[in-house]
Amino acid sequence: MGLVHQELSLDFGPTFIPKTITNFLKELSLIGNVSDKASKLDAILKGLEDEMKKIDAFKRELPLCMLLLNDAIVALKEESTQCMTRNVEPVLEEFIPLKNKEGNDQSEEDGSLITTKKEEHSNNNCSNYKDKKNWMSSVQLWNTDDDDYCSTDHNLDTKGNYGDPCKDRGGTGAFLPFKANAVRKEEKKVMPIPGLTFLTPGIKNLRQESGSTGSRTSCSRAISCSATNARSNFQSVPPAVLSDHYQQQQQTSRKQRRCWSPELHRRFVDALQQLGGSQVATPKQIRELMQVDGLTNDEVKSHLQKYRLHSRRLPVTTSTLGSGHARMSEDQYGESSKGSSSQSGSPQGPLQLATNTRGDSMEDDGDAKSECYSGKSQAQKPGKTDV
DNA sequence: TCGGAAATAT
DNA sequence: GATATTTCCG
Repeated sequence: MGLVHQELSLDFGPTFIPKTITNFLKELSLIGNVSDKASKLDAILKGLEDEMKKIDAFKRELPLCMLLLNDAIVALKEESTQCMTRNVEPVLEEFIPLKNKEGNDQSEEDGSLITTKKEEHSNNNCSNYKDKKNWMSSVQLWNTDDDDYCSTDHNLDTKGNYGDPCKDRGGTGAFLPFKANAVRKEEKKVMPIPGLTFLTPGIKNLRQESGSTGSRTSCSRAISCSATNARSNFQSVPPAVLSDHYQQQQQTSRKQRRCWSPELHRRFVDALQQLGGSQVATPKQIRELMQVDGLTNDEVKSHLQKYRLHSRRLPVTTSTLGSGHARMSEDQYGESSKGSSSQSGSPQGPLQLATNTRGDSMEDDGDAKSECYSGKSQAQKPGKTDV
């Protein structure tokens, strides 16, 4: 009790070793005396409730903590109630045949009646313990790498190699691994909190999901769409929890940005050339030609879109734009001058590699604008056409 | 599946 | 604020 209490306290020292509720219940099941059991339960309950009060001030920051605590409290209360109930149960029940007595320590003590009751208790606790175990696993929002992770998110990519982009052809750095791959993996595992429906895709998204798209999956979709549809799907959730989870989802649901490294872009351009130019090539074709593991149609499409955009908005008139960098017609991006990607000028297309203009340290670019190439700082900044 | 555009992130 | 990337929409 005091033990548990202490463990649940935030003031634990470095030697603190967490005792799970599972363990607690296990221990509890070994206690024969009902009142002992009840008092222990009460103690831990009190501890949990105290804890709840403590983090109450942080409930916005620690929504999951609140939920976990709450769940624990509810479960223990339940246990407590059962305990009490059993305590006043009619003798009648004590004669119910017991099975699975293994592991019960009802040996000692006296009176047959008491013993029987104990047996039943132990047994009951055993199943309760099991239940609690299940409960514990159900509230465990992390771990177990191998289970529910949305494998489809990977499988539907070209080679299912999503998680390990570095495998890609000899580590040429075709593209940079997602910095937050692992994080994403975990993010996706965040289980829906009972009662929250934010994972339910909106109708629109369902429509899309029903399509045979290979780039995104229902899982990631469901989560990602949650960001945008969350507001409408949160109706039945208490505002506080809602906003917390909404924020959390928003933070974690978005797809990791694809980093178009120079090498990756080069492949893109190569593919483009093989396909006859950006205006005729389709994302799927490009992606297939690029043969980059983990690259999705959407990513290619997006890149292509940008590429086209730049090509388009960089008409020949650009001579007036000075600096001659990236302000050129598509031809000059090497697209029409196939295979000449090593041309003197701007071999990389509208989206010039920074290497052309600032050495070759574009990939580092950890900070700022995320893009791995583009050298946009020096290159053109064509006013947005419209959009 | 695609193109275009809005939304969002950097 | 500009640009890159993701997401949505038709």
